[in-house]
Amino acid sequence: MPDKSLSSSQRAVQELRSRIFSGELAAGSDHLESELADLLEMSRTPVREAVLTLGSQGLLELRPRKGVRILPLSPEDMAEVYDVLTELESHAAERAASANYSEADLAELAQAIDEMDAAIAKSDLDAWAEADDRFHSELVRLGRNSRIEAIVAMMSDQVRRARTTTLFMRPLPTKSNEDHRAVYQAIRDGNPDTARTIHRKHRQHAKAILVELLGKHRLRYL
Amino acid sequence: MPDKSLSSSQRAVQELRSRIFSGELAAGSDHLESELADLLEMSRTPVREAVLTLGSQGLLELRPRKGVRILPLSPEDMAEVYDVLTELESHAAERAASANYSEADLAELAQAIDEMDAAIAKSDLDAWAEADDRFHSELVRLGRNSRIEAIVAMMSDQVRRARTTTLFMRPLPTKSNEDHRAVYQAIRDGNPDTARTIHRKHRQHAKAILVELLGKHRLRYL
DNA sequence: GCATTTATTTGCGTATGCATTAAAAAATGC
DNA sequence: GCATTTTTTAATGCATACGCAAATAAATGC
Repeated sequence: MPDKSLSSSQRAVQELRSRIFSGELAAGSDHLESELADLLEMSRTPVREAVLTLGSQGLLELRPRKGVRILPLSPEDMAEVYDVLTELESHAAERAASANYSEADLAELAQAIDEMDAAIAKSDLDAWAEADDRFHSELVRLGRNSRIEAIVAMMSDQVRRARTTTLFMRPLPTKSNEDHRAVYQAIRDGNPDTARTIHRKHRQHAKAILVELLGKHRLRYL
Repeated sequence: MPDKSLSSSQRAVQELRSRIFSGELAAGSDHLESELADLLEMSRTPVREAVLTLGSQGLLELRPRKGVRILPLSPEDMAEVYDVLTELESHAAERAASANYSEADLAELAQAIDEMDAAIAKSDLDAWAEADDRFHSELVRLGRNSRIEAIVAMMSDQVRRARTTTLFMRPLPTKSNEDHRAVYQAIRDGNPDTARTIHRKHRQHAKAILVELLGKHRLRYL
């Protein structure tokens, strides 16, 4: 049941986002404003605002007279997004390591790592993905740069749809957590350069894996 | 004379942007939607869309019932923006240096550098700033990552207003162009690590200068 | 006088209608 | 038949109207 306390245009943003992620609004599909308005049972005005917002976040594109297109992601797009994430998250890791956080401050980060271990032990990929998301967003939060937080959230959204597809195509990310622990330790021990370098390599590696996977499976768009 | 071929909401974005940069809409000031609609001689609808767009780009904030606030930038904000620029531009420099560009491809970059030299010789700060902008945006373009281009453009907008203020408070950036030339050469010679490292230091230095300047002059908001 | 309630104003969020104009369909010429 | 023009359709961009709720002012009680 939709929260009545939200404005229609806020609800429209939420609803459209989740329908994009679920695939109900498929990548590459076109939709008229009036069609979306009917779908969400509201007038065109709030959907139009929502569509502008989601457009500015790169999830869709407005093509006058042709409807809004849910943007598909090509392997090149994925590479772009991963590069942005790599640079900004590495910066966050570096900053986090300079911030003299206590272990209590880093509890959330540590917990996410433990949950990834647990998820891997149970071969629960969804749980792993969820914990991995939490690790990365917590890392960015600790970097204390609101603009980086916003950008990373935006880019993470863009890859989210793709990851649900690719996640099940690759081997269990067992080694991945070693990196996470190393980053955690570097932050805890106050080694900015180490935190930065390791996280950067971690992300670059993830990008390489993904790009290779997309190539091998001939996935042109997601 | 406003271009009649643009839609009203596009014109609204342009007009509001330029009035924000010119200071006509001052940082920290509040404006009702209807006030802006009157100012731009159009209805609230396109103004509202423009305001949503500019809001998502961080130039202003929507505060229901209080009007849209033109966002002031604190020294902390400046630091955030510079950190984003540092990371993403450095990445662009690295990528540009990996791309095997010919000298012809780099002509625009070289020209911007020469113009900065010329501007410094004439002590023409405005011309210098314009050429500096061109250098940085061309560098990013050569990095071939559309998302980075968009983000950098957005962040550059945010500091633009501040720079017009601070530009005249500091000594002529004579040494700055040495870095630019070094980055240029690293790109031309295909040395990604060098291009990245130098540009990174260059930006970090610029940030340090600016932050110090803001502190010295007790500028809390711009 | 001060606090609390009530009345009034007013800015925003949303719905709706309409003119514009791009795209699709139909009609015409060759 | 095919190309070109004309007609029709319909999606958008914008203006306008209106109800709601927040902010402010006024009124009431103490």
